[in-house]
Amino acid sequence: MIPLAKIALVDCNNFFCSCERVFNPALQGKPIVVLSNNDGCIISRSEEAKGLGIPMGAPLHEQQEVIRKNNVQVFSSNYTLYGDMSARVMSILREEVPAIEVYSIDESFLQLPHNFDEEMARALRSKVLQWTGIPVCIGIASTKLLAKLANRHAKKTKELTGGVFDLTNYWNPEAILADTPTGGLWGVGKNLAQRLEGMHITTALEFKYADPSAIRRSMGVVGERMLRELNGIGCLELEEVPPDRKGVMASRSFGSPMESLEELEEALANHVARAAEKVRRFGLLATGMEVFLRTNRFRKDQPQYSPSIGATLERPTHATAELMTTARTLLQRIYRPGYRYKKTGVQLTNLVSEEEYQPGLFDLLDPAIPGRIDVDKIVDEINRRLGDPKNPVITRASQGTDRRDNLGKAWKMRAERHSPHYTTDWNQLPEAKA
DNA sequence: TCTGGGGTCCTAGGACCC
DNA sequence: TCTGGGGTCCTAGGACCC
Repeated sequence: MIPLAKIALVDCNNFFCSCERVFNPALQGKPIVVLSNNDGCIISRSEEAKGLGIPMGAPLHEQQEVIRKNNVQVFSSNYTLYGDMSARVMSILREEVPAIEVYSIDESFLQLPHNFDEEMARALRSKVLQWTGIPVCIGIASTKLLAKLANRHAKKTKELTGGVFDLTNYWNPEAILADTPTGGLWGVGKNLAQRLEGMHITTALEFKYADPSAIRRSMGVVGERMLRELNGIGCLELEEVPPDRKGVMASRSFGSPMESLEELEEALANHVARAAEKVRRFGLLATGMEVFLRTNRFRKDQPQYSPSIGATLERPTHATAELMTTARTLLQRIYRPGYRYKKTGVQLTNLVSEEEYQPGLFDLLDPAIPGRIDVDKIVDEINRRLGDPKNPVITRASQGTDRRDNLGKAWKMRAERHSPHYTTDWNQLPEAKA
């Protein structure tokens, strides 16, 4: 029998709190918490803080009493520090295994050699702790979903297992599944847990033996994939190279709500600048943009309005001023007076690489007429250059859409099908025959 | 009164094409 | 002129993750 692939999930314990402790060892054994960006929520808790009943994600103001009474140390988050610590941990892991996927700032999946056992995992754990000061837990299984589950068990039974648990080597793995509520599975949130409960599925074990077609009907492909992963059939690959970024977002909540368009514009300008800078840093160009507004969702007594709107940009860009023009237009379209806005943000979407971007159809757009593309003109021009009226490259442009990328796709498809002259570079299209 | 930010993937439904 | 099946592509919004 071919042994199943072994996958480990390494997860740093209370990562942000652990980082703070590395730089201030006096905090060992004391209750501490780390706050979100605006110091609004508690996003990391030490074991001692968890013991005090402080929940994950709790608003700080709700916990002030407990914090004061128990002398809990409170930290604003310091992402530079955490990023740096994360890199150190990951580089140690990378040296020990054939392949690694860094899944988040404090977690990574490892591809393990077949002979990798719990002893080796413990040694790895010690090494990370000794070299970086960060304690981790390691779960081992045959699929990513099960590795997550094994890690959860390792964490829960840290005292007993030493923070390492190998599901593939456990005498009764189904007992662990039976002990895991569906909500504890990776990918099952509140909503899906409820839906599963409606099907009388409350544990990972019940999920494992559920009817696949029923799962498919009620949870779609996501559910079916989880079902397979639970049965040891790997559906989720190890992604060593992170896929290209799809979008970049910048948003913030306001300390106090804003009502006027001018205030919102100012806030948005900030976000556009930050997002554009990030895009430049990645060496990318944005071809689309989304802008959104949110009222305070916690104020049920106030009217709610959370619009969002998207647009395709005139041309791919990462220039702040250019982006701001579009952002302002979009904001004006969704802005309604009379609401108390609590948050706004911008997302730059459909990013393309600066290097790979070849100006093509975009050059045919008339910048004097924002948002307008003369489809017929482009079609005629392409056909004219190819010079065969009986067999035009494009017989009809896709109607009812002004999406440039769509047009580009239509062009490409047809060109491939019909033309020996196919090229993605507009400038290389042959001139029309005399 | 105070309650984060930045992501990904999937689906439903509309518009359009052949 | 009417009708249907089989597609693609897009947007908005839901759900989830860390």
